[in-house]
Amino acid sequence: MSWRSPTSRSPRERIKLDRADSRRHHRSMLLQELFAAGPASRADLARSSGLTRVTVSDLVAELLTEGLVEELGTPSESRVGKPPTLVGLVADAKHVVAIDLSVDDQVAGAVLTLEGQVVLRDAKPRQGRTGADAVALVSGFAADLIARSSRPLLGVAVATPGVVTPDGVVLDAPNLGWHDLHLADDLAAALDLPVYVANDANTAVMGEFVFGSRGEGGLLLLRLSTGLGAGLVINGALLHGQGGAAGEIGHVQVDPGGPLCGCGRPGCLETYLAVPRLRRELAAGDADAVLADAGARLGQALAPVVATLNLGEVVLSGPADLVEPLARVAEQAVRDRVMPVSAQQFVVRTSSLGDDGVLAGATGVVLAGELGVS
Amino acid sequence: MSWRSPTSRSPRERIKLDRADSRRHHRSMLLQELFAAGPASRADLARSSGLTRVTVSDLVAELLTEGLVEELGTPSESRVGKPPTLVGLVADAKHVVAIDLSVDDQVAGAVLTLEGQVVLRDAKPRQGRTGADAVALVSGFAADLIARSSRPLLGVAVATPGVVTPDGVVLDAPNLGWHDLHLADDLAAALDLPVYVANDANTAVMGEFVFGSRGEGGLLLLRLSTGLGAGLVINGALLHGQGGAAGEIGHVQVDPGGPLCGCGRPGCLETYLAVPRLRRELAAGDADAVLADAGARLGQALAPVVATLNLGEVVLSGPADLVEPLARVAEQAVRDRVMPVSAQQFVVRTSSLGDDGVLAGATGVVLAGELGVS
DNA sequence: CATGTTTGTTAGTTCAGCACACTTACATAT
DNA sequence: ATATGTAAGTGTGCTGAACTAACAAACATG
Repeated sequence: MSWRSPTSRSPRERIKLDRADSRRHHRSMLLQELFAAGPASRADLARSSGLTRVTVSDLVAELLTEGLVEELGTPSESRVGKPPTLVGLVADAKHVVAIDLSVDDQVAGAVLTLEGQVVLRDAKPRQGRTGADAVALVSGFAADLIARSSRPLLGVAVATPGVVTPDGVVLDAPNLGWHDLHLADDLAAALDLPVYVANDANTAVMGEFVFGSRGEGGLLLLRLSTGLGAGLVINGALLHGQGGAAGEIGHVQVDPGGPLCGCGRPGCLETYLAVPRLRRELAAGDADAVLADAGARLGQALAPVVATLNLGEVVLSGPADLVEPLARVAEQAVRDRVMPVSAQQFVVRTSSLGDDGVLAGATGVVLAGELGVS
Repeated sequence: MSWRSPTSRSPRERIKLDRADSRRHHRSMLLQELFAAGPASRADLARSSGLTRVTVSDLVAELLTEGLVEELGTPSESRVGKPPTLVGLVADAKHVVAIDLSVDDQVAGAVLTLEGQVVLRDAKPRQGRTGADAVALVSGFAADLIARSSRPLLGVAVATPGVVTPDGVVLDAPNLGWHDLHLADDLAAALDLPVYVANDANTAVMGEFVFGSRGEGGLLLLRLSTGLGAGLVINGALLHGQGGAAGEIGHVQVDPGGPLCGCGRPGCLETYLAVPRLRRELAAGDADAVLADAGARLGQALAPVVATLNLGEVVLSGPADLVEPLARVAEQAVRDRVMPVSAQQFVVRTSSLGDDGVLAGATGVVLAGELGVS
């Protein structure tokens, strides 16, 4: 059973458009507008979308019967002509179940509204389970959350470490002992709901994009935890890359003479920025120097990416006491290493979503896939 | 007059679809199929596109009257059932005028077929002209090529150095004295044809993509000449970046202690890879060492990009005696600096289109914009 | 020769969105 | 108070693209 809806297809895939696609697309436009700009009248929607009022009315009627939007009465300010009726998204018309497998030996999850607010949260110890056992654990945990949700569900999203293809096949996730696992399909069959599976850094960047800054000029999110991973949104879409391994920036060599990394090669970026290591060094030595060095290494690795993509924004996600100074140092390091035209509008900042970034991002993935909202 | 046709819009722009868009899209699908896979019967096209035979027949009839495709009779091999009638693209049904401003103090141009074959070639000295004079020169040169073309024209494409926005505004091209110049619009008004303007590296990578390897996992083309520029195709679309400055990799610092660059900062990648400099060093010293050093620096700059994007292919374009050894060295340097999952299917190779890459690429830009073929 | 298969066409249907005309509901001018 | 203008939202019938159904043409095979 494939739950992948047409709106979630890769933008460049050449696929025929049937009549329904047109309607779905226009529906998405309206939802997107309401999502991004808040409540609006039908006439407003007609103006912003370019559709006629008739068509908008028709689509809004459809959304009303589904409960996705509601009428909010007329605005207080009074102008000439018939006063409009505002319609707005119903944030908890539907819920989303999001599961985060990026936390050590744990299955964390939550039920969230369409706006990414956590309604209900839970976690279970994984106790070292891997392979099929881990799948069963995740599946059971998801079923439990589904059962405890008070609203109809839009879908389920799983954020996992490792390399994941766009259609939810986990190619490789050593921690969980998963290889070539069709996790999205398997869970969809078990749960009878649309299921999306994506890399944890990818869901995090999706969260930042959907619920945070929108990053029109491209958005790269770096997750600092045990390891180092990145997610990338370009032109409003997640970048997956050749083999689904986009964002694997942790083991880029930034110093051939650097300390040996767990991967067997010396001087990986991760040896400078993994949280455990940073904590050790901070405890041992001069904090400013340690952070300056780590930030400089980060800038060194980011500079070619920023220049080549003319990237607008890098977001750091991780412990606040670390990422805040790192963001400042890294931004300067990048600026020093690229030409002004590349640096002009470039910023490095910390995540605006905090710890729930991954869960919110998973919600964003479902929203994008099911409603075309992003 | 805006000639920008809907098919050339940014993939993520939220725009209503009217009925005609659907038809244009399906038309593009058929053209794309014929372009990529060669002649086919209507029934074949129906199978590959998912459209019905009826719809395909209708679209093919339209393309036949426009002269874009022709019937090629029945194939010789004989199977059961009514023999099909093959239809194929007519490569010189229409011509494209392409102009290359990346050559020193010169305006080079050509008339090409839809398959990127040069029909007619010409060049004029620029004699230091800049600003409006240069625009007039380009416009006149284009008009001349248009007049000398023997077929109806699909459009005009201009490849220029500098920073260019997706809609053909030259933000900054110091060599030509252009700043915030609406070149595409101005030329379109003067020539009464669709006009596309893009950075020379961008057109080159488009050529490699359309007429070369397709680079499904992402394609980065590096042009080695006086300077160093790159163009990037991701998910089948040109990447423009935040401010249209994507690909500006030449002035990324790869060695803070390196030689001073013309841009004022030390150790830019360009100081190692600009052709004039390479030639000097090769004449002066040990050729192998010089190339090894340059290749290593290139690898150093590319590694973070390759890892972050999980890029599949880097193409080097420039003097064959330089880029061939450089490609080998750089590929190895990248492999040494990224983890296996990123390096697995990664290759660095030299351009398959040679000197006409920029012109062919310009043709590809017009094809993509006007016919949706790419 | 009869049969099955594949191609391409004709005829009629479906459906999304549109233009147009209309009603409703308000502000403002007389 | 009445008339006028303006904007919102809704029926009605039309258009155009793609669909289904049915069929004729042209071939291979038993």
